[in-house]
Amino acid sequence: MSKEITSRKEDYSQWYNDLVIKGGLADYSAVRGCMVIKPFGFALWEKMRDTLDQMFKDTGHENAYFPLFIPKSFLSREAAHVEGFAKECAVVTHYRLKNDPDGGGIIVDPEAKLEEELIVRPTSETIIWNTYKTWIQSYRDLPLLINQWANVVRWEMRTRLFLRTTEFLWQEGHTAHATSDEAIAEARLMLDIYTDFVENYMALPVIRGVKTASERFAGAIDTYCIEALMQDGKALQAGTSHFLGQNFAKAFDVKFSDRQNKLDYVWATSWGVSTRLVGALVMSHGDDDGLILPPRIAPIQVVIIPIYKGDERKDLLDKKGKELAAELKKSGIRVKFDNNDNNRPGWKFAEYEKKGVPLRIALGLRDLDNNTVEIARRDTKEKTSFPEGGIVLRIEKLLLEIQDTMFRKSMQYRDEHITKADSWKEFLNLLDEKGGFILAHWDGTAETEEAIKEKSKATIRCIPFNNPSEEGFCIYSGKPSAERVLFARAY
RNA sequence: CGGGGCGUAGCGUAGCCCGGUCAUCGCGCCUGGUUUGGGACCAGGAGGUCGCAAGUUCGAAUCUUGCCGCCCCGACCA
Repeated sequence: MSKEITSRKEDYSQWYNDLVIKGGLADYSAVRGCMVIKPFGFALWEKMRDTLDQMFKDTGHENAYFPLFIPKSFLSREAAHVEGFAKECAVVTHYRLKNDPDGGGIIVDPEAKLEEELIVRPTSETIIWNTYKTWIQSYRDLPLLINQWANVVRWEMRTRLFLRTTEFLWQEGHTAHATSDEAIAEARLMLDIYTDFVENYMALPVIRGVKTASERFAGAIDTYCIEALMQDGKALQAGTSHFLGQNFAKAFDVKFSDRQNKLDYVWATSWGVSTRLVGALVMSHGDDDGLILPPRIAPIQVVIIPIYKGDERKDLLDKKGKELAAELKKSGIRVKFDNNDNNRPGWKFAEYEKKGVPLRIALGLRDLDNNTVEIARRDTKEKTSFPEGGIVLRIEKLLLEIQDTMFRKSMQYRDEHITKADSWKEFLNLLDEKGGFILAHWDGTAETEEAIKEKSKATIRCIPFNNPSEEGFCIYSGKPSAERVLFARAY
């Protein structure tokens, strides 16, 4: 059945690629490092986008759109920021092509060189703060709560479908506040929203915390994050939220008058999640037969497949199927009735399993006789026959149950893969043999963090919120430490 | 940019070592029919600059050189 999909055990990376490609989420494109998101994959992203968008709006944010291009000079206004992004920027230098006078097709017109080069945005802080300068004068203009849905480009050395592509889709929120506390509260609020979304919609438990200085966003005072665990024991950053202090306000001279008519720089946050979430979803829930999508964001929650013999009562089956689909749809369930005659039922079963559709209803002649339907769960592979009456309630209940089961399963896996390590040797053994998150003491220095990364490939994913104090000694340097931090090898 | 693998029909592949009816097979696709409770079967059919370019040769998918592209692992990163 899974003949097309490489098993996780055999080759985890290939398994991931197989799920993305063969599950119909995306394709490789003619452009290196860039992918085509196919309709099914985009439907999934749209589900995520629409859900998050509503959450942003419910907390007072508005959408806007800023330019794709950023004048080169803007990027260097904030020192840490340019330092962080300069290495991966695509640059527009010319604005015109012309026919090659030597007959070699079309060439860049050397006459059409831009006076100032434009950067294709790797993120939009600079262009946005340059704009905010003109939008903000008084405390009455604050807080300014803006989000944009956009594409960004980061020229990565090595790309992976959804997880890291040269161009990707995301949302970036950029807010301005009158006080530091308010900005921090905003950054924390957005992390709460991400947590809510990833855990309750994507069924993926996350660990929340703050990044160390070296893992911080370029230009931030603090970076908060949610970290998820994939099935191969590697961590994946699922979302980040930054408290930017007054760094960008100072760089772009954004001041406001407070109630006392005192002039001060505004306080900022930014926060984002990307199409990388699709990759997280694939990697954390999928199995060797394909994708497994959580009902709350599955583009198709229920597929109905008719099974007939010859033309016997085919019309009746068709009618029943359509009625059932309509009934489910009326209750807000995303349903597809697949009566396409080109493929046989067995083929469809396998196909929708590969695509991760949470529930499948098979409707055959036996069911017509008995007034039943057969329902199969994607997550547990259970097949059960149910009486036709009350089927909508049954489906609704099952969808909730699948959502819950998927979250619990991921949670259990995650919890089983948080391990304490008290020595360097133990730390390395755990990384190689078990994987997952490792809680260990660290002396708090960037040098040690770097050395650990160098020698073990593991990074500090975060210092978890509400982290218990615990006296101990750094697993690498042996120096005293007041708390454990969360390590993992990561995507 | 380093290490490994690989480019032959839409996809997956055989052939390459030892040049010469070798362009093979499966899936998919098209037509017709039989089928349909776990990836159906039969019959017929379409589809190829063998990644690109030079070179060696009477003759190159096959040998030589150069280039291009892709995948995996690593360095950079969400």
